[in-house]
Amino acid sequence: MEKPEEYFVRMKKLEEIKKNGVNPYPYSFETSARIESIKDKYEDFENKDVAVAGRVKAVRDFGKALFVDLLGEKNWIQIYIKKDVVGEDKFNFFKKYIDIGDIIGVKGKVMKSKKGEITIFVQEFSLLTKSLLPLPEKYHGLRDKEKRYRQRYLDFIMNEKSKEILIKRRDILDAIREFLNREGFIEIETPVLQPIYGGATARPFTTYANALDTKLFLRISNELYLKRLIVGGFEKVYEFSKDFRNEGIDKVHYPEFTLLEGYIAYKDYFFLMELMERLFEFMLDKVFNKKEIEFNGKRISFKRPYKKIYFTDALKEALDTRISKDNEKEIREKGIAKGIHEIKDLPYHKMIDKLFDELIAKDLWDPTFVLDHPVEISPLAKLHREKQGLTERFEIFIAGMEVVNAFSELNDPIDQRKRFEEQVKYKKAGDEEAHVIDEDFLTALEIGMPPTAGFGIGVDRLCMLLCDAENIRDVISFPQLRPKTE
RNA sequence: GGGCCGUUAGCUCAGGUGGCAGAGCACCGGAUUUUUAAUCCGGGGGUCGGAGGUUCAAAUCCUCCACGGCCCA
Repeated sequence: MEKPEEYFVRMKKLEEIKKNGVNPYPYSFETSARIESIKDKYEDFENKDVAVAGRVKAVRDFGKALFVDLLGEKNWIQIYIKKDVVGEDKFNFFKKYIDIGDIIGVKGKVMKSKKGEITIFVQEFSLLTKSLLPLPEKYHGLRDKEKRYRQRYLDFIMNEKSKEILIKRRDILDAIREFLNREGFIEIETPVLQPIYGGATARPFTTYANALDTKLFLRISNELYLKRLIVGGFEKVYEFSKDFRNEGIDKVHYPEFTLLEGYIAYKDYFFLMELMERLFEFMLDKVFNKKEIEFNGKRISFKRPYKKIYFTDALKEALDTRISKDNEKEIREKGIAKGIHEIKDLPYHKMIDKLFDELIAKDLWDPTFVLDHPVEISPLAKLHREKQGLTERFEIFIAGMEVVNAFSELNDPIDQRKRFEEQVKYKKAGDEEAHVIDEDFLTALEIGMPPTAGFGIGVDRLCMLLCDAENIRDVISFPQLRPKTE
């Protein structure tokens, strides 16, 4: 990229700073307080000397005095530099060489200005890092979405909310960990690179391991590994799994995302429904101290118990026809009549999934359990103990987004093999997302997996909801965009 | 994949029907010792996303391409 005019102005300043014997990139600076603490607890700091560091955000020049806004991690503070306090040489150095964007350290007394602004009255300051490029404009900031994602560091400097979201994401993850750890779960990391991908329906990314001379896949899910842990005798395990699915990007999909999965031996999906409600309650209380949040200008209530609806019943009602594979033709006709044209060429299992999404899931706002999905779309879930053709599975939808997917885990190795074989048929029929057979996983089930309940939580989507972020990229630190050729 | 919209100074944006490329902030020079989008005076800064076409003349009209946004499938 071509350098702006200001870059050369600042380069010249940099040379002169060095000539003056000042290192524009020193090694450290001893701070005694954080900018946000001084702002939050002014009483504790009033009239006390502090040393703080931060980035120069704005300068108001009064000739023999300067007001400077200094940006810390979560907040900024005003500093006041007077010529007769810091001395003529230092004062002139600041005026001549310090630019907006530079990082400086200051020492001085915390007071309030005449206008009541919390201010550090500077005794001395030093340059900590010279910035060579201009920052975006102070009032409007950086608005261009493309630029915000391409140069996320600028976004973080200019837009407080962008930084806040990542901090909140940490808080959310911390709360979830605390809850699960208290419940007796063990966090275990499983392979990201897998010889056979599985545990979800998706197209994988592929790579190659030179040392093993083997083609490997980036995981689309960690499910089958966590279940191997249960086979191995662990009773409560979870993992925050970075999963990779080679598919499209939109507001709620991103190819690299985080799914929390957890498995509990000797439990079924009834236990999980209650666990999920308790988990959300704990997290909301811990992070926000409330039971409701605002998303997209509308309230979401997490009041327990959540509403329950049944997958096939809801779909049957919406389409006014029986939901069963032998009624495929009529389902398709009624779906198309409802305006869902894209199901025209979809196989049965994809069709009912799509129909449910479009006709029902879209409008689920407050957390809602969707229960007992057809076996065709649930290849890893245990058959329902009472309802034929269905599984013991639930999803939780919030604000139209699927946030949780959970089930009583299929542990019958013979049934599991049958389900895999069905998937292979889908694959042969052209479904690139269908499962492949994982023989080692089947062997594990043959050794024996206890009755187990398992859940997955879409962490990115959860963060979107709780941070009121409208695009999944806002909860990801460095989202990819297509490379730009210049 | 389809439709619509956008891309102009470092940033945020103006530039009806084609006729010398603009503003605010930022930057440079000057004034200013309690301002907070500080203020006042003066100045520099552009391959108008890229390529081609129409025209005496294109930021503006046409075609293609790139990147992005929104909606739909």
